[in-house]
Amino acid sequence: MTLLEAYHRLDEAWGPQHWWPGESVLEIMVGAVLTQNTAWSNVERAIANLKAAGALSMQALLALPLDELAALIRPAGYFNVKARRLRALLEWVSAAGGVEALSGWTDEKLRSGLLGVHGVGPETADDILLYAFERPVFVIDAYTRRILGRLGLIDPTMGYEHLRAMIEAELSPDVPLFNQFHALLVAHGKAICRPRPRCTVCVLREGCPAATPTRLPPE
DNA sequence: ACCCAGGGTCATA
DNA sequence: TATGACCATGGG
Repeated sequence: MTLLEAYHRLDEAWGPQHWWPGESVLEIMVGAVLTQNTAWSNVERAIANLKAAGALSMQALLALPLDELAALIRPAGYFNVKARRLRALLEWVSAAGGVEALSGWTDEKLRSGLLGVHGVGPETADDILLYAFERPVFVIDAYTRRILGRLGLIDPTMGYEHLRAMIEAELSPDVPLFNQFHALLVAHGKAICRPRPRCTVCVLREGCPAATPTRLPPE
């Protein structure tokens, strides 16, 4: 099976996913930070708190004291860390001239700029690039590694950039496709057995790839 | 009473 | 460069 065949099967099975869950560029960026190593259901509560407090805007978020911001995003976990990361991200956006200005940046400049922000790593940057700014980058997350790795389509131990380059080279740079593919992998990613212990079928079936490491190897 | 989730940073060796 | 500790809540 090729990557493209895998995509079409998932697409036919589950149809359009309408990702990212979030209405504005700002909300997508906030969600990308809040969902770091965190279940989305917890992120939803945090975002609901921000909305209820009228804090989901550039100005409000930047004006909010760090401890108050942390209190609002508390359900998302790591709230002290994430409050600082959100602050750093919004200050960077603001210094760059806002979302409007960033929209005019090249893919490369935008990506390296995001990666320079404290608390924004490759996956968070690519979430923002693909879903907020509609740039053709393929997001590599735990689900992508686990599922495509078990299919034998990729080597899940490869570093982030190398893996992304391989997948992007195999697929055409197609924003709607990258969007829908990653959405399908994540939205239905829990519907497979866990890496450890492996499910009964994996144990019985010869050729079922061994457990996929949850922890990513460095570049 | 565990295990895990749509990561990233920092300190060690 | 490669591991490990740490961050923290909520659901299964």
